[in-house]
Amino acid sequence: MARIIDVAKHAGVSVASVSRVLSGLPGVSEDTRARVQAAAKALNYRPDLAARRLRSRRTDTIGLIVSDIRNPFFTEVSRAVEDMAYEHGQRVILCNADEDPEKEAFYLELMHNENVSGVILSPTLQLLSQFRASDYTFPVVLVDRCERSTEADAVVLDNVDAAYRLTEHLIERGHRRIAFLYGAGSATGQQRNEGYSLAMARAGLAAQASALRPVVADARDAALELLAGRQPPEALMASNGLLLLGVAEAVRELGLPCPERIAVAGFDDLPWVRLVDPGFTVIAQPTYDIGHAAIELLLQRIAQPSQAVRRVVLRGELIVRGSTAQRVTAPA
Amino acid sequence: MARIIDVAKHAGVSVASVSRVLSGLPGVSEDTRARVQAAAKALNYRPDLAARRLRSRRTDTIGLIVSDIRNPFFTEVSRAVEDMAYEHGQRVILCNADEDPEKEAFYLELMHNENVSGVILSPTLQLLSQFRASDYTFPVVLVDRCERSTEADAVVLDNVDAAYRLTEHLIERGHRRIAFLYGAGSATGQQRNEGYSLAMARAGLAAQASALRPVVADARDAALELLAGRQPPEALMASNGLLLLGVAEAVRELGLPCPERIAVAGFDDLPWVRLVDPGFTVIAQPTYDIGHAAIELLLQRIAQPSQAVRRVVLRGELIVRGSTAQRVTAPA
DNA sequence: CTGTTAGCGCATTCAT
DNA sequence: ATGAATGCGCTAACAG
Repeated sequence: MARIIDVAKHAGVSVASVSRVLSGLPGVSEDTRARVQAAAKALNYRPDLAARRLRSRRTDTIGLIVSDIRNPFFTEVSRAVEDMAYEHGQRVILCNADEDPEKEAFYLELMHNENVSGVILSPTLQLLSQFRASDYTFPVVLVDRCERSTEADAVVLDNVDAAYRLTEHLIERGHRRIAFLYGAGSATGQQRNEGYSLAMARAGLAAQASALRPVVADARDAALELLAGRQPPEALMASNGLLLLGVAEAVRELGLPCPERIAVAGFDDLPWVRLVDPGFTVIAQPTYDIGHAAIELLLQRIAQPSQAVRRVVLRGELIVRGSTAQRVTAPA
Repeated sequence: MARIIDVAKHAGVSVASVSRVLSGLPGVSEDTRARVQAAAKALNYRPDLAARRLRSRRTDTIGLIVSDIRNPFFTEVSRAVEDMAYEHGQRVILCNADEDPEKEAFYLELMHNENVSGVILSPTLQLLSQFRASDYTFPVVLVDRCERSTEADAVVLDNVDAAYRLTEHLIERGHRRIAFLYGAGSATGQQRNEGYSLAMARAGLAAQASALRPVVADARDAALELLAGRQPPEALMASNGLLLLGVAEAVRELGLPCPERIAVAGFDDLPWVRLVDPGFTVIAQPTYDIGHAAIELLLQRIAQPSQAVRRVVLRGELIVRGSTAQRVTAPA
């Protein structure tokens, strides 16, 4: 393996000049630059990253800790982050905390040890409840999850608003007994519950919300139980794609016609939601924009560590499909 | 930040002893060991990874380059790899090549620069066609994609067999005109086409296979075209989850009753395939096992760089659902 | 504009 | 079992 000194000899210059050229620093003549590049190419030289990082005390690496990589939402976000990061000469370490605070702590520790330039994180509720960006040795930007009082840069959906609009849509379509199944494990779920409750209250309707683990099976069971009750809901609303999947399973199992007997709505415009029978009405999140905004925020924070905390709040898009058609009630 | 010399002073020993203790090397008295550990804890010492890597010439890092992170198959595989890797003291760099040979090359280059211990890779067809593990400076294990002659460790599904069994199942259920939509961009798709063709030939039926890009929209369009033909197929079979999604969209758009008018089958037991109306019959892949086997192979290869090339071939599981019910034909 | 040189923090000889 | 000393390959400070 060629080292920097070999390149220097080959080009007939000093190692300092080689370093300058390869780091794109100014203060090198065109001639030297060209010769160094030729020599580097001829020797197929690659700088040793470990040495460079040790010496420069920079890693040009950002960490991305998502809470569940199986969730297509995070998959999309991570694509945006990666794309942008590499464009800015940053590498990405992608980690999956799996909604597990222990794993999350492990990875944050790892980030510290790796001496990353910064981290983008979708925190568990436990972590978020006491989160302060200043507790970390590196800049942190939160995505998807953030409470109003959290002292950290963040990019989130306007969850309250989105859930409010979705609920409102169901109400407008004539549904009254609207049950909400939401993920209790995240700030996002709680905020969406707020929006739902608000809309129901404004309409003078009774809210019926179930806090669940963000697991398909739990949503399915909860939906089955609700639908088996004496006064089953006319509409089911889920706070994210996973729970929506569980709701869909339950409705299908019971063979209830949708939307005639049961309307369905949820979050996340996943590939399959327009596939199931009447097509599901959902709030679509601007996933790519979210990832984009997050890394933008992070890069700026890295450049300006002491700037004021900033928050980017994006709006969800209501996509209406057959599952929330106008309710037809027998005339009184 | 505490450095190794601080720990040494605090413990009243030399840096060499500290290094030995923290690397878990033998040749240290119990007493010293305890004092070093206490000192490290007291100072909240973390070894500088850049320095350690520079000096030791090891990174304890493995690279995982998947061809499409949005594909749930790879998401599952990556979970298995991560779990195992951390258990073995290896860190994982997860990269998404997006089925793009350029990105793939970029990441392989990155792996080289990062000096990883080894790489797990699902190669594009272009790369695979001329792939030799010996061309790389690090051990490589292929996952999901591999040709018979490829000189590299690999973990794959028995694609020919799986497709053969799936086709056979359709034939047994009375379907004759069975069209196959497969991803032309991967070895996997081609092998599944082999299995399909073989089964059709054995049954004396004419194969009708369409090579497609692994994109939902293309599968949808192809399926629409097939179904609009003068003699439309009685069954559609897709070579992976994405294409199956496209097929499902087409069938739904046309409002064709499934399985009466059109049977459907495919690969990958994704969450939604049992959700769509009659439930889709699929071949399920043992994704976690695949990831597990891959890293197992890699770790052994790292330990034994010159051992013979090995291949793990796993069997797919046929999961029968409503979409392939017995075909009812009018008596002749 | 260019070269010389001193470490970055650690693992690893080689003594003892 | 322990410590002193060396240098991994590079960047950055400084001198010229």
